[in-house]
Amino acid sequence: MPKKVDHEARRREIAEALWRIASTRGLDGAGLRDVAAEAGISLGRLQHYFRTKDAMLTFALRHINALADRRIRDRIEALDGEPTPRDVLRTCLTGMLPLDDRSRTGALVGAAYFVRAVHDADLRAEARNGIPLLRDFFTGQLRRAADRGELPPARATDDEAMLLISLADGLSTYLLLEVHTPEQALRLLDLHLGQLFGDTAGE
Amino acid sequence: MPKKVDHEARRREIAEALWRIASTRGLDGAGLRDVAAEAGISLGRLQHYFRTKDAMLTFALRHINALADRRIRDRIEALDGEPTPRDVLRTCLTGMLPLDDRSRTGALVGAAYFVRAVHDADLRAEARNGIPLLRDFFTGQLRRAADRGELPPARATDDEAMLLISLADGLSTYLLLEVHTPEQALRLLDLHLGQLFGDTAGE
DNA sequence: CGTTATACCGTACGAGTGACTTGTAAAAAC
DNA sequence: GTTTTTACAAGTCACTCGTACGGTATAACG
Repeated sequence: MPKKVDHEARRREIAEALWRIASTRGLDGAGLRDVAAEAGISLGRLQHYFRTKDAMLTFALRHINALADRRIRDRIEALDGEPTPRDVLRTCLTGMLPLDDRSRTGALVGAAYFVRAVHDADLRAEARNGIPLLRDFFTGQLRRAADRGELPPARATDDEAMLLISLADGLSTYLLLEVHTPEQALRLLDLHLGQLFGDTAGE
Repeated sequence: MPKKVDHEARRREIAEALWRIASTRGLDGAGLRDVAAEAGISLGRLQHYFRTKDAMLTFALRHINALADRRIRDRIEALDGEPTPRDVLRTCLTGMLPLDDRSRTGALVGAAYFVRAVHDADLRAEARNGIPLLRDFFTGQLRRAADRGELPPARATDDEAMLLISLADGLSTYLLLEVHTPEQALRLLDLHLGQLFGDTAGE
């Protein structure tokens, strides 16, 4: 038989081609032939690695989520010294926003999946899985801030954490629609963080 | 010729059939034949009222936006006596959320158009048009609240208004994905409003 | 060696797509 | 009463879609 091939790597290449198309033409504008052409391979070859279109979509979604997760973790670990909880939260939130081309592509693909998830229970369950974990992480950071006296203890709640996440999502939407510029989005985010942490005028 | 027909009314009927499909199967799952069947008419008749699919989509979007606008205005006018600016804002914001079946359908259709708008400059411009007007209305209410001493004057800004709108959008997203229950979404909204208006514990 | 599993390619199928054309009946306009 | 315009129905067009299948070259394996 021919050389053994790294299936996972091939699948990743195909997934990246899918993202490139989905971020410009939308998920429904991404036919198997388009993806194959974008990846520079034949339709037959694509089908060899993904027996069905749904398998390709599922793989691509999971993969892009994993990449975003990794990207944000890296940014947090790149913070110098001992970052304050507020620094960690801000890094995480800004990492969730489509501020550069890479994360914009991710957000566009995410938006395409979002609409699909609204009508697909399986996809919706998958999209919903990560949220509680993220919320718990946020809540933990809020509690750490409260312990350090940087936040009123009454503010270290799950609700405040979900508020942050919901806000980030809304900001992402308007960034994609170009209602906000990146600068505006960051200003709004910092405005809310300032209110949460009880900044006074001279901060 | 046959009886003169109210074209606008026919178009509205077709648009409503489109919504019913789009809210369950998504916009891309709504072929002309599906919409015609849902509306109980022939494909030829549908095409008599909408020469192209795009014309139908555009009409349906504008119509649903107009309905949502009217719905929110009605709710505000239904407030008893002299509503406070905070009441007006809360009514407006809750009116933007998909909390019941009617508004959920609207939000689902809106979400379908959102993904399309991300890749379509014309649609994006149309979606973007309403935002500044809404923001100005919000800012006006904030200023009115500040004049009445119900809000720190420094908070009566365009940014605070956009923050409210962005949050409502994020809450809508998670309502559609069933990450939030309606109760949770309202609680989060009130939490933010409370922070904005400087509530203390005993409110 | 030969066998066989693997990695592809090319093509074709059946279903569905939006757009368009033709046909027909009815009522308004003259 | 004839003409003309409107309101539809039905069929057709070229095209795209996901999927399936037959064929072939290759190299690992017994």
